[in-house]
Amino acid sequence: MATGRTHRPATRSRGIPEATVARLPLYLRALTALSERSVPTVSSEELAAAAGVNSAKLRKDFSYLGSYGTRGVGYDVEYLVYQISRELGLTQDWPVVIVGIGNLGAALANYGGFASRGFRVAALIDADPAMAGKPVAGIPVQHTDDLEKIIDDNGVSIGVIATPAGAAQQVCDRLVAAGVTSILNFAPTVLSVPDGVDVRKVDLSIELQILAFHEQRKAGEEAQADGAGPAAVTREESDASADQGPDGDVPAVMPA
Amino acid sequence: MATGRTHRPATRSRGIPEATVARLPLYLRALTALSERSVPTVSSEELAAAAGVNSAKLRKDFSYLGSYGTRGVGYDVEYLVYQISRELGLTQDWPVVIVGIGNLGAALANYGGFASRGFRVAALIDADPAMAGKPVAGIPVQHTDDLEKIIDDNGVSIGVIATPAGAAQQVCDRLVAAGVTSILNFAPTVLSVPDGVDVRKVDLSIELQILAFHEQRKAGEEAQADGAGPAAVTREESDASADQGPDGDVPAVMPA
DNA sequence: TACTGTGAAGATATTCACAGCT
DNA sequence: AGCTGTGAATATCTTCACAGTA
Repeated sequence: MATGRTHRPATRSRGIPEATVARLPLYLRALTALSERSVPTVSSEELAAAAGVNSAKLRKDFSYLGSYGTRGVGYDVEYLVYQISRELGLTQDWPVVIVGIGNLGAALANYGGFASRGFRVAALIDADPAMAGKPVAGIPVQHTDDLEKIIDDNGVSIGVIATPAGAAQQVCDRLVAAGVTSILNFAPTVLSVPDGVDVRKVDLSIELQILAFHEQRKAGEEAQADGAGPAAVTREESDASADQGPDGDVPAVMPA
Repeated sequence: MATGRTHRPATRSRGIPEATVARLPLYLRALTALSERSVPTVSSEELAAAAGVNSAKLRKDFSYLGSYGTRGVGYDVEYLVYQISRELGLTQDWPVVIVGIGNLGAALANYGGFASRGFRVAALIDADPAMAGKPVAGIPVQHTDDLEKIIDDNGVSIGVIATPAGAAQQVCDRLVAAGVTSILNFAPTVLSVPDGVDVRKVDLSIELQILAFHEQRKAGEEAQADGAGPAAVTREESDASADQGPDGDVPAVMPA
């Protein structure tokens, strides 16, 4: 086969486990906050708490990147920020296009967390001719007809799909044909892509359903009600908070 | 940690593995689509393709729920829809509040995927007095001051946080104190909650960073360029598409 | 015959616990 | 003394492959 290796199990890339990659952005966020407060070093314990994971996991994760810490001391914040950024590929510029400028697309366009990392909204695309030219977040919306040209002119390799479900696959096909190789999908559909193209999905409805599952469980658990009422109890677990997303899959939103 | 008990490893609840729970909504979505097309039965192979997983995984997942299929035939669509819905707790009504009605909050309020499942947007809450009373998605926005009363009056146990990062923890604390036990967090912060409260997070920036990591990898892989160019090739992997979200963690968005 | 349900194998991920630096 | 880095032990998840059954 062409692009990616041959039959990859969809996991691990080079030496870094997928689960670790998924946590690097979390560490990076925590480190950035420390950096802004001019904190020079952190211990695995402190950083883990700030990122919401446990320290053994964090140290193991960092061990895949190399030995960036100092025994007896901790990690140099600035240095780690740089190393993780580089590992994630954030030291380069990533032009991104957002397709589907409904409520959600507009929210994404306005999202401030882009520029701070290496991302740049290169263009907004929508199928509604009435939207063409109208600025959203200071960027004029362009029509779907020009999708291929926009991708090409801007050297875009990452696309965000925020269209209704019905349009998603078609948009996806065009993005891929135009050269996009990574897609973040907010439409509640399974996208079919050729080998070598990465898709990640975000689905609000799915997340809520997972919460409902656990919520239901809790309700049925009012048997040995030894402790206090439903609210109350402020015991923290080991490190940070409760289970901040027990892994699992991701979910998706959709505009109007 | 997760639900209640004392020291659980943040995984599995009762007999159903967390990874399976996270996929049930996917199956449900695919089944609902089949149901709308009046398809009476599906094989694990077909349903798996529609949900974007492989059939062995799907069968294993279903085996945790019970033996709902018929050998030699497949699964009864309607029956499965019901069983999964029940398992996820979607046969009951879940009133939800959304706090933070910026771009994203509004997008969520307008999201149609709610009612179709058991969710109902009971109230929209924002800290901006200027927004109070203004209808978004047909629901009048209420002020944060009344948060506790709103939670209480509506019997809300699931809250969605779509505020800026700085306000998230405070909102979270109030939601929890008012009785909310499940939170979907779109703010890019780690929330600290007492034991017994579930938090799931959705962070756009994190998803993009994970894509960037893989994208960078691909770029550095143009060594043994034996096949065709970057685009092209339409070979599907085993079942559905390529790696549709290699699990990992979740990420978060933020309004303006 | 065709397809489910599942034990067993294999792959990943998490956690423990301690050796090894500074 | 304090904290990192990591082998080894566990726990979890995925995949295989086939017995069982309608």
